[in-house]
Amino acid sequence: MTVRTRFAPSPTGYLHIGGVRTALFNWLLAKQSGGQFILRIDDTDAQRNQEEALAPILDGFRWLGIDWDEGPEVGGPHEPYFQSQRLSNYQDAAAKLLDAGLAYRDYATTEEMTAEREAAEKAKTDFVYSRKWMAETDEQAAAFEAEGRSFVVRLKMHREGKCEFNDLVVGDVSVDWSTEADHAIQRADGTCLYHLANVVDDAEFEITHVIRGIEHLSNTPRQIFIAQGLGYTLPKYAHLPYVAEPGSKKKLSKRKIAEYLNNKDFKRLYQSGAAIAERIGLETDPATFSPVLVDFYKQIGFNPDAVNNYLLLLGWSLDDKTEMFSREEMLEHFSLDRVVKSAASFDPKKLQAFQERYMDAVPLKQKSRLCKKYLEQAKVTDDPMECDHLAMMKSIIEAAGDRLSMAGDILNFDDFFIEDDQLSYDAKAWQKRMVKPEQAGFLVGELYKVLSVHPEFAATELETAIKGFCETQGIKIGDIIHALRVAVTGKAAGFGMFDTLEILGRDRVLNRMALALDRLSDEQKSDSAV
RNA sequence: GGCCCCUUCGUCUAGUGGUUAGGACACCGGCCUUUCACGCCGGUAACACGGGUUCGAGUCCCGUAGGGGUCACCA
Repeated sequence: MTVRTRFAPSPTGYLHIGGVRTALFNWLLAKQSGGQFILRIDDTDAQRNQEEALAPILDGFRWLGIDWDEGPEVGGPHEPYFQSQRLSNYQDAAAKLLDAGLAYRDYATTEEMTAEREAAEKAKTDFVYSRKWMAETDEQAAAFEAEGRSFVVRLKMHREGKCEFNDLVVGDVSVDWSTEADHAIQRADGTCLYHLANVVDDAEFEITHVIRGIEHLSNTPRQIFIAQGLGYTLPKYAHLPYVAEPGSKKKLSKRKIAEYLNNKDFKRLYQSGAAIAERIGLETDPATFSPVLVDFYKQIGFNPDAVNNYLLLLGWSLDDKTEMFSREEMLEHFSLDRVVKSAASFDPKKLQAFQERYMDAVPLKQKSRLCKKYLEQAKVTDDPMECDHLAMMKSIIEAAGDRLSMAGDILNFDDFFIEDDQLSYDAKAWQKRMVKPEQAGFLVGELYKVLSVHPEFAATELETAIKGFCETQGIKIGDIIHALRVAVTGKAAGFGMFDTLEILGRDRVLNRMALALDRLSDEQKSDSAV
């Protein structure tokens, strides 16, 4: 039997990290055995959906390498894959259930229904609909219609016995049919609701395994009821625990970003991402740009495999030590029976740790390609980047090593690209390294003389030269290097000083040293004037 | 509230009756070092609680507590 799984997003505009994990598990189960993964668009609730809201979701999946065998854009033998275009299928199914006496026309108004529900709640009992406005014959229907009522179609659920099924993650599940309400499957306007559409599509698409969030576990009995009523063979079910908020066990929700921002680690991730996004001109409103949404990672230069690997381990494990999984290894080892039963909190730090490991393994060429885009979009360089900038960027990437944990981090090294006289100095660093040490100005001045006549402007030679300089001055290397770094980069920290000098080149180094010295003496003059 | 589910270091997890309860991220300390990182070495840290069953319980049973999910003419 070919395994066929599906993921069914509503076009809401954003791809949620928890949803991606569900999709990934579906994808893995299908692909590991040569099956198919299908993307179906749940847009039956026409009002709340817009067409353009689908694009970001599809882009997100493509970025992650979660490809679909059937669905939007690729089509397939069961077209269409949009629920909004499959209405007649659902209506046929509703009619069939009506004919079979497994559903009925219900003429209750919303108010009447709510009143019954509230009465049950007050009495602290299960809500069981009285079926007072149920019409099973045309005569009954006509009578209600004479009163000006309209109907919805409801499931005529069993009121005794149990619904029993096996869930591949949760285990055996048993639910009293009596606790299942008579759910509506068709609206007064003839359009159909989720449960019906879902079951009909799963059957028509020949889905063999329904893998979804555990919030759907309680929906399963009524869906089984529909499927059985329609004579379908039941798929296997697997309900995944949800992905929880950072630092809590509540379900992760994209609407509660403000709250998550109180979490230190979440906030830090958001801020580092937002800093990059701002520079490349993206909207950084946490409502649409946050670590809960995959687009966030895509925009700031995460490695999609790092995201997949992290998500794989959020609620699943192979053994007591394996953490790194290539695409092939995921496919080889994934199994539903090793899915954990409890909710797993989203941990921004661990995700970042995965990103660092993955980035470390990315070859220089590919890193260059990724970083280039950020410098261009932030207008740090021309777009497209000139050749000499490109060469410099490559040197920077090499020298930066793992200080580049995501591609967007290249913007931290923008000081190499800007004009010497445009360099800004970190106020604290300037104070601590240039102003405060009495010798700093003098030493930078002396070093200027040495460097201006130094023959070979390459890292190793510079190291020898500067160490020699320290000896003749009778100082430790730290006495000059910190001041030099601030003078030349404006920053307190960065990668190796000698690499920095080599990349900048003699002219720019000397120029920046001179500029810094001017600035220093200007400050001192105005100080003494006061 | 009804129904259902879950509970091992701060976090993700390993563990299927006998383990010094293992790993990873984070954290702390040290080494390395021109800064910041990396790396290396070391460390702190967990079986929610109470009863059983058993020679023996993180592992099985019952209860309690806590956490969570779900109860639409949403999906």
